[in-house]
Amino acid sequence: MTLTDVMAALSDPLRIGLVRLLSDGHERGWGELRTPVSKSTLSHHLRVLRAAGLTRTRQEGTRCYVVLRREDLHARFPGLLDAVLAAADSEDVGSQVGLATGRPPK
Amino acid sequence: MTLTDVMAALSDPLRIGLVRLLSDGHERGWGELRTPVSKSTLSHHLRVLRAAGLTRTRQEGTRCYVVLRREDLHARFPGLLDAVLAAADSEDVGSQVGLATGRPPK
DNA sequence: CCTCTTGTTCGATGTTCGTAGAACATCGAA
DNA sequence: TTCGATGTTCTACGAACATCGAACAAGAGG
Repeated sequence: MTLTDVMAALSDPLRIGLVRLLSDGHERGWGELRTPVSKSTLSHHLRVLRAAGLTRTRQEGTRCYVVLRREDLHARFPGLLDAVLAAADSEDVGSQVGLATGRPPK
Repeated sequence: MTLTDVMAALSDPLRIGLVRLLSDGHERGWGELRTPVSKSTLSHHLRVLRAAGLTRTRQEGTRCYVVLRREDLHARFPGLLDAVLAAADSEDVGSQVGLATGRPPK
């Protein structure tokens, strides 16, 4: 978990959007994530976030759940995540990423 | 001056080293900068920093001087630069970049 | 068993990045 | 004017990245 890896992981709008979505600390299933990219690309971006130490992924059966590592980040790089999130909010970076609305299909 | 550009500019150890060097607010001549890369590569990195809005470059005769835009950055992305600098200090990122020691040759 | 869902992995492709060398422009000094 | 120092720009190349589709693996539910 190095600074340059974290900065590189946060230099992509889609990944910033994912982090913004997870910034409330809730664990999210991958099926809830609505992005304009294919599932293989989404898998890649989530791998980058995990490799950089920004998220933790838990597998349950065939489903995967992801959560932001807020505490670990704050301990390692105090204030960094908050500053990035505030900046991302003011610029509305990553708004292309959304949550599934309503109940899951079926 | 967008967030993703700033983050991308700060995802390279050498550029972080340059920013750390300039973090005292002093204006530096390019000749003072000691890096392990060729001058064309250094010119490229300084161009990236300038394009991202992190620095301002002033030309005087054949010499160029560069300065960090602390105030502008703080106004646009409050706390971001300080958090990155603190993290870079704790990890000693970009220590390969230094200042010319002693008097200029001749 | 078969099928559907969910992710991962594997090419393949086009783009961007980091790097260096060579050529060029500009200025100051001899 | 000639030389040297200083940057910029052009070109090139390998590495890394973002993207997709296809193939694959593992459970869940018939």
